[in-house]
Amino acid sequence: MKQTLTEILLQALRRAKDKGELKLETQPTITLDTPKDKNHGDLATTMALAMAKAEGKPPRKVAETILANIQDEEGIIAKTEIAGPGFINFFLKQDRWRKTLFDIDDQGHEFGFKDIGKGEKVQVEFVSANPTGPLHVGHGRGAAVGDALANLLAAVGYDVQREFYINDAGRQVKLLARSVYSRYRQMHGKDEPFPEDGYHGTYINEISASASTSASVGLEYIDRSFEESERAFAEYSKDQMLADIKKDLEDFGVRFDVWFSEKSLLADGSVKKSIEELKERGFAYEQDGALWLKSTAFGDDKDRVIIKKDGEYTYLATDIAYHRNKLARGFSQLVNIWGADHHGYIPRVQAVIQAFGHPKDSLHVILIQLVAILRHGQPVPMSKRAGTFVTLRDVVADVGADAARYIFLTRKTDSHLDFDLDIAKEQSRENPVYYVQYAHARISSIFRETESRGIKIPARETVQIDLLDLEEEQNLIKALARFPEMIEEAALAYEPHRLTFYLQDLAGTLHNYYYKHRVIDAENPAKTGARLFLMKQIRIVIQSALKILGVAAPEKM
RNA sequence: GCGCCCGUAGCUCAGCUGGAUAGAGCGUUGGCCUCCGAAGCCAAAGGUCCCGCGUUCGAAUCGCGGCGGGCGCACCA
Repeated sequence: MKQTLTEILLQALRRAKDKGELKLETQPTITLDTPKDKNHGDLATTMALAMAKAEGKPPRKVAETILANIQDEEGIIAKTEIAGPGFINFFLKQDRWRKTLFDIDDQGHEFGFKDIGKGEKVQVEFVSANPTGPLHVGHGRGAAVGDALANLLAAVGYDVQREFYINDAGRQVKLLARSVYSRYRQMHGKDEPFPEDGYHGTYINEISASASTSASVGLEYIDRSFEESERAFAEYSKDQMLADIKKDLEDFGVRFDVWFSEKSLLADGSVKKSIEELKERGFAYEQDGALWLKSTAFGDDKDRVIIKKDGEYTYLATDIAYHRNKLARGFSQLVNIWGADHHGYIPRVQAVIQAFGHPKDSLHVILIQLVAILRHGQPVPMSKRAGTFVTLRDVVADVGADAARYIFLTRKTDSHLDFDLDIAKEQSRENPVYYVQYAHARISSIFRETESRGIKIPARETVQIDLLDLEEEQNLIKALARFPEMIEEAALAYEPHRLTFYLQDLAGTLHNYYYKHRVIDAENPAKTGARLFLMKQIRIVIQSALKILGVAAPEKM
C-alpha cells in the first residue's frame, strides 16, 4: 500500500520536474507515515515541508504542485488534502484496504515475510554463558531476544544460524573443577579447603554427588591431588553444566544450530594461526615481553594484550581466532548479543574484525541491559560466585516460558528491566502475553462455535468483503496491512520488541471490535461470512507474529 | 577522571532515521455479561517528556553543557 503510493509520488515528482514546476536538484526521499490522528488520513507525507527550502517556495505551494501532478491510474486514492504548514494527507479507498485480506488468504503464514535478505547467511550468537553455573534471568533475556531476532531475520529472507560459544578453556572452568573437587573430597570425609573464589551454589554439591557415582570420576579421585584430578573434574563438571544449560534453553524454547567450543580453537591451532596472520597484517606487535593487538589503529582507547608476559593467552586471543573463524564461514552479517557489562569490549572485537580486512559494521553487537529481579518489591542481589541468583529455570517454572519470553521482549534491549517475580506470578492473568493470546483464543472460539453450527468460512472467491464497512473493521484491516512494514522495520533495526507492541495494538483493536459487534449473525450469512473471513486473516497474522517471538498461540486458555 | 546505556503519567515502560492534540499496561475512580470466551470492553482522572542552551518552519526525538541512576574502564574471563 505504502509502496504503491510511493511510486505514485515519485512519478508526480518526475512530471513536475519535466514541466519545470519543481527544480528537484537533489532527489528528495519520500517518507510516508501513518498519522496518529485518523482525521489526517491513512498515510501522510512531510516531503513538501522538507523540500520547501531547496525549492525556494512555501511548503504549501510545493504540496500543491506535487498534488497537481499526481496520476492515480489504479485509483487507490479517495481524497487528498494539504494541511497545516504543508502536510499532504492521503485518504485511500476502502476497497483497496480490504484487498489486504486476500493477500493474507493467498500467502497464509508467508504474509508479510519479504525477501530482503535474499538468502544471505547471517549469524546470531547469543547466550554463550560460561558453563560454570545455571543460566540466570539475564541469560534468559538474551535468549529471548536472540531467538526472536533470529526468527525475525529468517522471516525477511536471511539464512540464519544460531550459535552458542562455549567458554570451556579458561580459568573459570578450572575454578569450577576445583570447586567440585573440594566438595567431592569433603563429601567423602576428607579435610579439603574450599577455594577462595570458588562457586558456592548448591548445584556444585549436586555435581560432586553425581560425579561420585559416574563412570568417568567415580571414587577414584578421593585420595588424589587436584593436579591429578583436574582434567577429569573439569570435563565432567563442564559437561554436566552444559547439559543443564541445554535443557534450560530447550524448556525455554530455544535451540542452537551450533555449539562452538573455545577449546577447539586452541586444540586445532587456529589461535596460533590467527595471531600469525595478525602479525603478517601488521596489527600485532611485541612489547614488554607481551604480544599486543594494535587496536588503536581502529579507534580503541589503547592496544590490548593477546599473549601475556608469562606466555599465556588472554581471552582476546581465543576471541581473535573465534571471530576469524566466523568471518571465514561466509556470513554477510554477524550479530553478537552480549550483556551490557561487556560493552567496553566492543571496540576491541571490532578492531579484530577490521584487522582481518572486514568492514567494521560486518559485526553488530546488541547489548542487553541487565535484569534486576524484584521479590516482594525488593531487588534480589545476584552473584554467581556466592550462588545467589534467580535462575532462568526458576522463572520459567514460576511464570511459564511464554510469559517470561514475552516480558523480556516488551522492552527494547537498551532499557534496564525490572522483573518483579511477585507481579509476574500473582498477576499473571494481567500479563500482556495473555491479552494477546486471549485474542487468538477468542477467534479460535468463534470458529469452534461456527463449526458446531455448521457455518463455514467462505473462500476468497465467494466472500463479500465489501460488507466489511464498519469503522472497527477498517481499523482491523489497516492494522493487518501494517504488518509487513512492521516486520521489515523491526528486522532491519534488529528490534524484535516492536512485535510485542504491534501485537498488543492488534489484539486491542480486535477486543474492541468483538465487544461492539457480533461476528455471527444468523440472519445475515453473507455478513457473517465476510466477518469470519476477516477473523481468519487476523488469526493468521497473530500466529505469525507470536511464532517469531517464540510464544504459543493457544486455541483455548 | 574517561567511555557506553538510561531518565516520558503514581509504578513498569513504548514512542527517539525530527512532524499535527505525547501513548500502552498496571494502579485509582465509575460503568458494561438474557447474546460468538468479562483473561474482555467503555469512560474519567493522571504529564515542567530530568534541566538549560542551540539547530529548525517545527524538538520527547538532533547537537552541546549540566544533573541523577546503572554499567564498564586488567598482561580476569
